[in-house]
Parts: sequence; C-alpha cells; structure tokens
Amino acid sequence: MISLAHNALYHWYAQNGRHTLPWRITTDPYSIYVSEIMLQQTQVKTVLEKFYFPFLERFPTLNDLAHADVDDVLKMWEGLGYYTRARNLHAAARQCNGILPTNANDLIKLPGIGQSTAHAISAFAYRESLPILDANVKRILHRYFAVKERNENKLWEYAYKLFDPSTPFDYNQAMMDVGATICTPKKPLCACCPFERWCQGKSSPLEYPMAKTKTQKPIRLRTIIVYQRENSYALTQRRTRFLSGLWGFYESEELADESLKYLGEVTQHYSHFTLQANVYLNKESILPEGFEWFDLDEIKKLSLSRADHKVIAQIVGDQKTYHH
DNA sequence: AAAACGTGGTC
DNA sequence: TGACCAAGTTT
Repeated sequence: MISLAHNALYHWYAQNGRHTLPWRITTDPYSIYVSEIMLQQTQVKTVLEKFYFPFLERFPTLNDLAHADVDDVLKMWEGLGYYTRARNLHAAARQCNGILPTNANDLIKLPGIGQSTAHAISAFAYRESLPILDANVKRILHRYFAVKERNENKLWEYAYKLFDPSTPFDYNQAMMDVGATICTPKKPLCACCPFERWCQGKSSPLEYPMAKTKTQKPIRLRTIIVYQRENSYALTQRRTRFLSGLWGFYESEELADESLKYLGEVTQHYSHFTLQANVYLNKESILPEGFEWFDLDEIKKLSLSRADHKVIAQIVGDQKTYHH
C-alpha cells in the first residue's frame, strides 16, 4: 500500500532528512530557482560550499540578475560548469520582467527550465502538487518498481504512481534525501531504507537501472599558444557552443612552430571528450585576429574554463622559474 | 532522439 | 587511477 510507504518515508525524513540545506529553508522563489539550476548535474557539496551564497550575494533578486551584465553572471558561474545554465538563467530573468512565474506550466517556458526543474521550483516555492524526476528519484523508481530499462517517459509514469500529491514539498525533498544517502548507486543501504518493505528491487539493487554501455571518450590533441607582449597575454571570448561566453587562449589543431618555447601539457576531462594540449609561449608575434591583451590582474576579472586556468598556472610557474 | 554540454567527488 | 556519477536541458 503506497500510503504506508509514504508514512515510512516521512518518518525517515523527519529523523534523517537534510533539513539545513539553505534552499530548503528559504521561502524566496528566486533563491530556490537559482539553487535548482545550479544543482542540475552538480553535487550538493559543490553548490553549497562554493557557489550558492556568493551568487545570491552578487545578484540578490531576480531583478538584479535581469539588469546584470551576462559576463558578470558567467564570472559568478566560473568553475561550476555547464555554462549554458548561467546564460539561460540570465536570459530567463530578463524574460520574466522581474516576476518569476508561480506555476510549472509557465516556468517550463523559460530557457534552462525543463519538466523536472519546473516541477521542483513549483513544488518547493509554491507547494504545487507535482513530482520531480532527478537522478535520485530515478534510481529509487528503478529499484522500487524493478525497472531495468532507462526510459524517461516510463519513469515519469512511475514518478506519478509513487507520488504523494498531498504534501509535494516534503515528498520531493524526502525522495531526494533517500536517493542521495540511502538508495545510492554503488552501495545502497537497503536495511536503513524506508521503502525496504515495498521495494521490488531490494534483492539485487545494483541491477537497477541497467548499466550504461560504456563508450570510451575520444582524446582531442590540441595546441595552445600563449601570445605574450610584455606583461599581457592574448585572450578571446568564445562564441562557440562549447564554453560559450568564456575567455580562453589561442587553440588549434595544428602543431606548433618548433621555435616556440614549450611550457608543458594540459589535460582536461570533459563530459564527452578529453582535451590533451601542448602549451607554447610566443613572445614575438602580433595579436591574433579576435584576441585582446590582458595582464594577469585583468584576467582575474574574466571568466575562464578550468583548462585555461591550468594554462595560467603554467605561465606563472614559468615566470618563477625564469626569475631564479 | 542521440549527442552535446563542465567540473569535481568518490571509491 | 580511471570510470562512474551528480537536484537535466537543449538541439
């Protein structure tokens, strides 16, 4: 009986829930919105310790965000990844005219808000009676209903089947807590799970969901050239889909001129490929097309990818070597 | 509709 | 240490 499972869930949640998460305590819809975007494909720890509070301090309201420069938004997002989220958040703030929609049906029209995020914001900020379907809930549903197949649409059906429409806030929060702390991917703690009596997958939880077919990530070999003039370096703002809006050094598929000084290798693992780049220093050349000069202090004000920060580290390291 | 999209945590 | 994974959405 599902209502018994709900009772077990709420009892567990009262004792073991993560009740101090700031976006769970606040009643400000905008803060909840920001948290939901930051938390997409991102662990709670990262958002909590590095990004949530600084972002809200810099952009306290939806209106502040709407009137901000998108480059400043990207700077606050630097290091968080999936930068389209930041640009969509900013674009959405402008579309809203300072007023966040108060239901999922309208929230989902905003860029960067899909069904699960729309339901999450609406359930948490406005108590709208809708289930969410994040990675935590998905894993619980796969196991609870013994479903091996990864099928988004079917999973939504199960999400509604297990949902408790009477208390959407607590239900959704509790589900995420169970998924994050009990029904974990590798070593689920079934003995402590509130759903243990009803879970159809408890005898072999690791079979649910079916393991992904692992295709190995391709390696992209690249050459990065740091153009230097006195204390300044050449950077360009990327307009490609990848890392769009972020600043970076000159990068190409060509081998570097052998006369250039070799600084070292930079490796960066991305979601769908691994970047392996050889980094060179060029002090003789003019500024490449589309690039601008920045000294190290000015670079600090720009938003750079992790890989380009590794290049900076090599430049600084090279300078220290040179001066000794 | 499969692939693109970042980074760090974890074991 | 490398592979998997994380409060998913967009194209």
